[in-house]
Amino acid sequence: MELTFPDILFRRLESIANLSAADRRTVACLPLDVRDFPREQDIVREGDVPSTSFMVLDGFVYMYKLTGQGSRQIPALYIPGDMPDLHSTQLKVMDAGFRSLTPCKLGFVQHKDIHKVCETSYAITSGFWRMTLIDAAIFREWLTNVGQRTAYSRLAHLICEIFIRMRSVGLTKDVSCPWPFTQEQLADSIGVSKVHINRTLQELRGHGLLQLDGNELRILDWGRLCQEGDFDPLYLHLRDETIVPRCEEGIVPK
Amino acid sequence: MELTFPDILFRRLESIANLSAADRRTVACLPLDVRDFPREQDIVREGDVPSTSFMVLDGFVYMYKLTGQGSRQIPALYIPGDMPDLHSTQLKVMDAGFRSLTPCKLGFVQHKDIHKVCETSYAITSGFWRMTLIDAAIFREWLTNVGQRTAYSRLAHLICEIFIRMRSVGLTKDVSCPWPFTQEQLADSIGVSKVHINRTLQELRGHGLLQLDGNELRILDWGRLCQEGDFDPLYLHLRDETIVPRCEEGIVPK
DNA sequence: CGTGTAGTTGAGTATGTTCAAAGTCTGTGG
DNA sequence: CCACAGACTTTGAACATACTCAACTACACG
Repeated sequence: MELTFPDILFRRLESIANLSAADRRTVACLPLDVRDFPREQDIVREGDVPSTSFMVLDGFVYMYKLTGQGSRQIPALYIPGDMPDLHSTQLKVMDAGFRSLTPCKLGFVQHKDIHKVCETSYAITSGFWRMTLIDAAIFREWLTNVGQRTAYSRLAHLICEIFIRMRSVGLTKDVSCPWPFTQEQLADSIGVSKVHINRTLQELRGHGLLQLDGNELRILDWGRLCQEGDFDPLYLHLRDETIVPRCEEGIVPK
Repeated sequence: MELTFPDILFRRLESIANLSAADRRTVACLPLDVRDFPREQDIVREGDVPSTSFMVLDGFVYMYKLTGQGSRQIPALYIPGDMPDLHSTQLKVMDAGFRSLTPCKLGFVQHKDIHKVCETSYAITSGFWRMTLIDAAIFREWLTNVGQRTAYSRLAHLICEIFIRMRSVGLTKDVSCPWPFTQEQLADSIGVSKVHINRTLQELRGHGLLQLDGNELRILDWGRLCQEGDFDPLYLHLRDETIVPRCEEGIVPK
């Protein structure tokens, strides 16, 4: 939580691309407009044509899409270090909106500055491109999750992903991590009703796989959680092998 | 169906980016290895680390992901002009596989050639990047489709998307387009059983929305199909306004 | 004409939804 | 410090949507 710009962006870009010293200097000079948002506030709306993109410096953000029937899908959750709407540098009109999930600190960058930086270095472009492609890989996996697995398995899978991603940016302590999500947000993420999320979470707790104390998640049986969720972190494309705990039974992430 | 390289790629890139004459020349010089595939053959498998990407010159292709329980999700369908695994230029390990849906003709390009071209022109890079981002936008929409809509609505939505995309590359004739999909492939695309797809298709036909004669789809009521499918083509990010028929009741695409 | 693939049908069942109400927690103002 | 409001979570019961299994039909291809 202590990381600030530009280190948070370095860390992310370097986990997926090789930057030269000059590239690092270029990125560090990106003009950043830092703003605080309260909980549950719109950052960008569907239909907007933004001229900036933002990175999450602190707190959590989610993407959402509304259907004509008034229901809501959350296709992605974002944690510090992520750039949720980086794709808007290339696609003009937003086909989804973004909201703050918790109070959060966001760093806004002008699209024109991003384009300028990208024109100077293909390595940097590559890094940004990859960030958007990892997002796409997560969409694919979520689609598979929602399309093919039971609610119980889906939820286990989501929890595994969140834990691993939190871990990759240093937000976990031992087998615990922040858990800022309401049951309704989880429901909209995996496409079930909030009543059913409640019962499914009770099952996971009842089976001794995890514990939820207020705003903290505690993993009690990582092996079985991965197994129940059919979770394989390949799709997250994390470069550093040490960042990914193996999912065999009994191996607790450290 | 008559388009060949490099025109098919020009048409696609120029529908999403502005290329200079020099850029066009650069793209036209990309060395292409054209190969024919029979129906239902693996092109790239999950876990592979390919050194090429391919574009669809003729025929249809699908992406698939298998779960540990043996079920299959199809997260994307590809038509001529698409570059299904373009993202593999940036992400090394495949987290999904690709198969030919029909007999098809594919053009393979070396990753190193793509990188070389991208290093010379940010406009070209932009075009490729956008292609992958439109794929990502479609994943988001499919996720919303599977997560939030009924089987009936989902299927209507999928049919609308396929028709519009076919139309954008000139594969439609009046209100008809090719329909090479088996019911099982459709089932795996929208996350329902093949038995249920069968019944849902019967409903759509019974309500007079469409007709399926062998390998051809015929739209009978575009307005209601869009309405039932809650379909808005915004997420396809088609640049040319004329390419998108409006979805108001009664307006038949031409 | 036989074989295999894809599409169709029926019946019983499971998973997850909806609706309504009660319980819990937290922050705020008196 | 207590009372209250609002958001979130939990519970029960009836219901709906979609699944599974198994058999049967239609069609294309050799």
